[in-house]
Amino acid sequence: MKGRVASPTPQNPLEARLLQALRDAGLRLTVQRRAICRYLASTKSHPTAQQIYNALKDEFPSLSLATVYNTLDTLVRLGAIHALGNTGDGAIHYDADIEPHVNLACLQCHRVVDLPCEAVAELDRKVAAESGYRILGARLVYYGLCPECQRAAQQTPSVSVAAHH
Amino acid sequence: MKGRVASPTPQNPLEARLLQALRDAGLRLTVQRRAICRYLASTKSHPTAQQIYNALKDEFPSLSLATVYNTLDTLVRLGAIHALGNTGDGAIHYDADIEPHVNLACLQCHRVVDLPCEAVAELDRKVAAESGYRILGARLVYYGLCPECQRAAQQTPSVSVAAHH
DNA sequence: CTCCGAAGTTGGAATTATTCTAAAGTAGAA
DNA sequence: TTCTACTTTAGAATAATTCCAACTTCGGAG
Repeated sequence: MKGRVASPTPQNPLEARLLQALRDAGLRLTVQRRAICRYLASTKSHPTAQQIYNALKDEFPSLSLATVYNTLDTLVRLGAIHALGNTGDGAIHYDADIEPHVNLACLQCHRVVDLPCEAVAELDRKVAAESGYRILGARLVYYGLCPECQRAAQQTPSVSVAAHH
Repeated sequence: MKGRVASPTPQNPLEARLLQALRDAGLRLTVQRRAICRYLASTKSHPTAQQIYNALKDEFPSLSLATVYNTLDTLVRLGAIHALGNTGDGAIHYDADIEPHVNLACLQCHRVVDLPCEAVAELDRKVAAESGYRILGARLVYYGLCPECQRAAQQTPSVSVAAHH
């Protein structure tokens, strides 16, 4: 009766989807893969491999960065997560939310945020209609300067836009 | 009368736009920058810094890869070109075509085509308006099955969508 | 026309994200 | 339990990008 300890079964539907994708592909559900999926499903911060590693290494001291890279690569190949590409900080960010939506990446502070936008749905329809493709996913990333970084840039006018930094 | 040798003035309107962007920012139009702008305007291949360097080093033996990176960085910051982010080969690709368009990637045959679409322009506007970001680049990729591969898939229903490539 | 300071270029070193590799560990079927 | 293929791991290797300090070039002031 008290055996009901921290249930190993996933609550988060996003996490469940990732684990199912691995199962469907006939891959093993190791502790490491479970932990990485759980972390991916738990955050909206679009983490890099290094950030995932940092977040999990206390709980799993033996975890290797290579395993994080391997697992992320596997999930991307399965189409279960998206790689958002370089946001200016030289590292690839990952997003477990594969529903069509816009990602905004700031080239200055390197933060990535989601932008709900109903124009996306319309773009989806038009792309499908005009191309004849069967659309299975999308990755819509905009790069730019967030409002805060724009203000910061204006305060150092001599630096101009073409800074060497 | 015969002094009218190979005119140094740009013919390509795309090239002219890039050079004008540099002028407007009060930056110098050096030979290197002209050459890089000319090359960017001449191709639809979404080149990387290395590819640009390779294409120009015969004509300008003293050209440095660092200069290519500097110039690309400058043009991106000016909003004159777009950085397409990582496309899976670990290098950043650049696109002098900043007209709104999406890339369509087929998960089966791996071809990538451009699709001009006025719905993109609207998305651009809404994203800029709703986010307050200064947009400097975008990578809009749709994944799916091209019409040909859809037909082929119907004949071999077992082929999975999640390709290992 | 000449000189000066700022802007730009250069090559090589430094940095760092990602991939590779070989050895050791583990899940799960028989 | 045993076997085998799949995984993980640590560290070395790779390669794109940035940094740096010296040198060159441009354009304006005198």
